[in-house]
Parts: sequence; structure tokens; C-alpha cells
Amino acid sequence: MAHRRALIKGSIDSLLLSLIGQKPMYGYQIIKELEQQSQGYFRLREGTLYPALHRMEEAGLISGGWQLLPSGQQRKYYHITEKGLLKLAEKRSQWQDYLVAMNLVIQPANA
Amino acid sequence: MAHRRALIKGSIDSLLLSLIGQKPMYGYQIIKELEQQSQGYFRLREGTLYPALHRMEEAGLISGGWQLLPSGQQRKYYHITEKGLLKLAEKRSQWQDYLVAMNLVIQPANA
DNA sequence: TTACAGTACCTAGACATACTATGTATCAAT
DNA sequence: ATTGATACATAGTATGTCTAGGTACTGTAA
Repeated sequence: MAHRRALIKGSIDSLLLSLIGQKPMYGYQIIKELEQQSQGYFRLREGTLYPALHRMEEAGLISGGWQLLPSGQQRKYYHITEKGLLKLAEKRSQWQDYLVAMNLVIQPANA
Repeated sequence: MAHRRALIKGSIDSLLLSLIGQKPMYGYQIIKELEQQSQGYFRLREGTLYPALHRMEEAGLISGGWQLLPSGQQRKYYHITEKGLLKLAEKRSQWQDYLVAMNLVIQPANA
């Protein structure tokens, strides 16, 4: 497995909650924002994003609603829920714990 | 999925290479060392460790050899290979890149 | 002496989840 | 008229960790 694919496992929810927590976003926008904010590192495919959004909506972490553009285009905007905010705080805390544990073992300072 | 299980995905190889790179180790010892060095965070199950070791040995990153203890016990000691050392350096570099990208997006400083 | 906990290895099958590939449709630009 | 970008979606695949189970030896305590 390519390293980005492997490491991203388990992080997608945190990334998506962080982004949607900034402001309501629609799927395609999330892909672009994620790539931009990570300076090109994260490049989600639609096939990765949309199932993740549906899973998170079903879990009550985000909530989506359709909006019709003047052009006739449909966009599904997602905003974060109360439950999602709690989950986001939890995820950030877990991320810190994980960081500490990883650094204790892989000792990048000695590398 | 429990958060540790999720985040650990893609990190196991880095952790194992780091540990075996410190000194040759056998499987059971790796579980104990990993738990100790991470201050209790990482608790690998045998069912997670051994397949990972076999996979990495097949990939030429580590090499294992049996040793017979005076007690009659068998232990399989693994040491890191040249290829494994290169992979370890690569993994450390990738880990740094991933860290930077994650922090750019999840902005724990603002949390 | 037997029962249990610890050491030490292993595999099979289940499960989660990110991947590739593909599909639909609209719009703007060439 | 065709391409590329926008915008959503699903089906099936691949990967890797998990749970659960198995074997076998050692030392200790009841």
C-alpha cells in the first residue's frame, strides 16, 4: 500500500470533521480545501470521500442538505452537528496521544 | 473501530522497524518493548504482530532466525536488514510529512 | 499433582475502510 | 463537438488489523 493511503486510514474522519467544522462545505469543495490546506499532501478521491460523508452523516456527526444553484446545479452542503463537535474534540485529543506515543517509539530526534 | 486500532494502521511497520532497528528482538519481546516504550499506549496482539513480522520478512526488511534457549524454549529473533534500514529512514521521512500535513488541516493549536 | 499464569509461536476468518473503476449530469471553453 | 472542470454516487477489490482459537513449555501456588 502506498504510504499516504496507509497513514490516512483512521484520519479521514478527523480531517473531514475539522474542515466541515470550519464552515459548511459540499463534497467537491472538501476535496479542494483539503488539498489546499495540506499544501497538496491530501488528495482525496470521490470514491473515498462520499462514502465517508455518508457514513458520518449516518453517525449523526454531520448533516447534509441540498442547495440549488441559479445555474441549476445541485450541491449537498454538510455542516457539523453538536455530536460532531464533541467527536472532533475527542479526535484532536486522541491525535495528540497518538503523536506522543509514536514519537516515544520511533524517536525521530535520534534519526 | 476503537481509535487506537484505526490510527495504528499504516504505522505498524514503522514501529516494528524502529524497535528491531534498536536491537534484534523476538516477537513476544517486541510486544512488551512496544508497550513499555510507548508508556502503555501500543498493545499489540499476537494475531497482529506475527503476520506483520512474516510480511516484513518476506519483503526482505527483517530477517529471522531460531535460537534455542538452555531451557529448551525456541525463540525467533529478528534483525533488521540493509533494505530495512533504508525503509526505516524512508518511513521516518514520510511520518514527518504526514505530521505536517495533518497539523495544517486539523490545527490543534487553535483547538 | 494439578491448576493457573506467563512465555512463545502460529493461523483462520471476520471486519473495517480506503482504493480503483465506473456511471450520471451540467457547464464553460476551444 | 469535444474536452476538462464541476458535482454527485455506487460496486467491487485490496489491504491490513482484529478476534478467536490453537499448540507447547516453564514456573509457581494451592
